[in-house]
Amino acid sequence: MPSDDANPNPLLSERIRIALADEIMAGALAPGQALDEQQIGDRFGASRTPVREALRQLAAAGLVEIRPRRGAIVGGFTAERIVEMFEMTAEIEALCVRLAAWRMTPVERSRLARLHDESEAMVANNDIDGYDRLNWEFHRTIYEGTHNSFLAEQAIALRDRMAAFRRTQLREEGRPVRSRGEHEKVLEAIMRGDGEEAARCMRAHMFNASIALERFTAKREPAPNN
Amino acid sequence: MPSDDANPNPLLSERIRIALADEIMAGALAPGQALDEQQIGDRFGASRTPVREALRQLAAAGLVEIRPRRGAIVGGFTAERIVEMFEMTAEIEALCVRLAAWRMTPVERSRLARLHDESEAMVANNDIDGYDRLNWEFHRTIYEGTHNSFLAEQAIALRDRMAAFRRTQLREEGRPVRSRGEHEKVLEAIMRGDGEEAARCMRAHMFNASIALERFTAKREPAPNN
DNA sequence: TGTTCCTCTAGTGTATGCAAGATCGTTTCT
DNA sequence: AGAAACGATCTTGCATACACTAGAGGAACA
Repeated sequence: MPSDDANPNPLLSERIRIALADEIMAGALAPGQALDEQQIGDRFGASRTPVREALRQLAAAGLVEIRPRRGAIVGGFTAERIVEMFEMTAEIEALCVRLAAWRMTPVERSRLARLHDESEAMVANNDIDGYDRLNWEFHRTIYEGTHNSFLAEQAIALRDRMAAFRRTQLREEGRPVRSRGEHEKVLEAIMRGDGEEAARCMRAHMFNASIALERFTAKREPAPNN
Repeated sequence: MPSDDANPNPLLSERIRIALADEIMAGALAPGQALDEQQIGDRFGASRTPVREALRQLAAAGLVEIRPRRGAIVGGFTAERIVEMFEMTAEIEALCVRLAAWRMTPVERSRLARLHDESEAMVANNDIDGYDRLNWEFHRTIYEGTHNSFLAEQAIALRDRMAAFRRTQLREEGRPVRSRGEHEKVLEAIMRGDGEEAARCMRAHMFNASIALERFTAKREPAPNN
């Protein structure tokens, strides 16, 4: 069947999964709304089979809820839940950095410092995407610094789920500068091997990011209807 | 919902998922081994469709790895990885209890104390399964005490993944008594609202459970051959 | 009029069939 | 003989067909 688009990923279920995830994140699908397999399949020109696979994946990621024999509904992505996700993310990040401050090798510490240095130019040029990329690398290096690959995987998965909010948050005026300043404090604590202090700084960092997101979205979208 | 055997769930895919999960946990399937859909389907008297669903679920839970168009293989469940999982579980439990100590309502605190009281009889009668059930309730009450439902869900999911190891751990001679003693210390710290101390006690509790598991499995299975 | 039971339908769970891609052995060329 | 190309075969990805259950809605009854 000749496709009408040039998607490099040949897996239909994957494409559906991504598309549905985007729509849910963007709020195009209201929480609690029923997701009919046939209907979604028609919308993507696919049969129910790949749709089902996509829905299972999304259920595992927490974006939809599946009740056996009763179909799937959009998961509750309310403002309250987003706050909860931010809190958990902050605590996981704090946990990672606490362990990392104790366990990172000199090579890893050096890499972290280098990443932080490189980010200075991005902030100066107001290159949001570039800083976002380095930001990601910074946190990822910390995850790996825990020397607990299971924990690192979980942290990465969690961060992926929050990716949409994270980038938004950086668009607030002056946020990248302050974000980098917070990174600096985290970095210093890591260099001193002070895990508890690093954790405190990281918690503050995530909290500030959360606040920035709230302010930014409140400005752009004054009344989120229910 | 924890997978108790008394569940007459008529969903074939679910039964297959549970069975495969058990086999992987028990080490009956070696890490890296290929999982042929047809073959598994034959083994359960099912077609490939429910097998596929089960494999997707397991992939989401991290038990198997799926390479597109190249099939599924058993995920790396090495001894090192189990240690990592225990560490993360311990930290998550510590995080939950820290928040719970600050946020639990009097009603919730009372319920927790009651659960702890009830467990005394189980320990006295050496009722492992009964204590395991109350143990689960105890921890679950703490999760909910965080008043962060997202965090609670993640903690429950993690605990489910470790369920097999957790019950094993309690079979060590005298472990239930000591486990209950550790709970008592956690409970006291919660009652005082001392989150940091509660977290420390919980970390120690989980660490001891991990050690108990290691000793128990080392005794029963001196040489895990492959 | 309110309740209970039944039927009917919409929609999920499973089986089967078909096509595309991956693996591996064979063949052919240098 | 070694390496690259080719093709047979096996497995996955997707489509379609059938089975079975949960709810909705109406009919029968108190």
